[in-house]
Amino acid sequence: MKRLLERIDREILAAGGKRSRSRAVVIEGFFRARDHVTIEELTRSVRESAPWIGAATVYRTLKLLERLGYAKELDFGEGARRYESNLSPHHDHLVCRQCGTVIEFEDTEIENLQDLVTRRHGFHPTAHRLEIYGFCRICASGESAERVR
Amino acid sequence: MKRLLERIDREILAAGGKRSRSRAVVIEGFFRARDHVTIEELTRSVRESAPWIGAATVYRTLKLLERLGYAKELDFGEGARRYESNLSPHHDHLVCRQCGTVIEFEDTEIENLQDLVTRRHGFHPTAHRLEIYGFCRICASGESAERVR
DNA sequence: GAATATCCTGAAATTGAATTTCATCATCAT
DNA sequence: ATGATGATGAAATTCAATTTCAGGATATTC
Ligand SMILES: [Mn+2]
Ligand SMILES: [Mn+2]
Ligand SMILES: [Zn+2]
Ligand SMILES: [Zn+2]
Repeated sequence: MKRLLERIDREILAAGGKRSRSRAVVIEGFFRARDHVTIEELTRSVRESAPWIGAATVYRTLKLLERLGYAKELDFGEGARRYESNLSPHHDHLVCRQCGTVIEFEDTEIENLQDLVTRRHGFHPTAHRLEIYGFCRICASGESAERVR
Repeated sequence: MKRLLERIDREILAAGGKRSRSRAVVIEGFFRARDHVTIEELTRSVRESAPWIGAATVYRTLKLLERLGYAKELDFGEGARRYESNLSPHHDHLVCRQCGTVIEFEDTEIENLQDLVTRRHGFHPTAHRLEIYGFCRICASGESAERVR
């Protein structure tokens, strides 16, 4: 973690940026936070220890992390984007519409078939998104499942 | 086409709605328009023959068509949603980031594998979205490809 | 350790798609 | 025709996201 933060710091400097306390707090907060956070959630969490931090800085910092390749922007169609760390390998998502739970999965067979499809159309893929929406095991069974979110 | 419009009309009536000139124009315009239109595009097109129609009506009508199962809302991450007719069978999309071209494809193998994944997690799927972003054949070959959009 | 150029900040203003409000009009059942 | 209610367009509102801006922080040069 320390290593990671130092590495990012160095990359920012190398790109002509400067260090800042607020940004450091946001970056560390992001990697400590649970995955698939919204800006609003992260801002709230980060403000517990650094109440002066403005939302604009959180927005800016996550865009920066995305540019550097450390974060990925997600959109589950909720009206607000989410972000996840880009350190773990590629995966796709199952999103529960009842409780908001997000299950990650990776399926190399699907990925291979996607490559076949793009090749068949002479298409050069740079990214893809596969999300499956529905109800998780818990929400699908019990009618009165807990509402986490 | 006439059949379709009459059927929709009947469903709206059955649901307690009323006929309206503006809505009829929007609905017909939607099915005549090219696929994957934005509200803005459809509004502009519809206003050529019915300049009094407000954007709110176009928004409302497409939400209605979606509720009735005749339209699907799409989001290619452009900032504005797109809509497509839901009459043709399910398919997914290749989206060119250069020229905006959208290629449709269907791959039953991928769909089957998706079912396997959800089953493996006890997840009950209700919908999914698979989009592959990149460059279409034309944009990938020529540097100076035409910018359609 | 100044001096200075440049970056970064938080607050507030702005943007822009989407939705809602509201007074008026249109449609339907009687 | 009458009355009830749905639908409309314009304008207002919402809300996430971005931009603006003046002040503050940081790196670099001497
Ligand atoms: Mn994830
Ligand atoms: Mn399509
Ligand atoms: Zn659930
Ligand atoms: Zn293209």
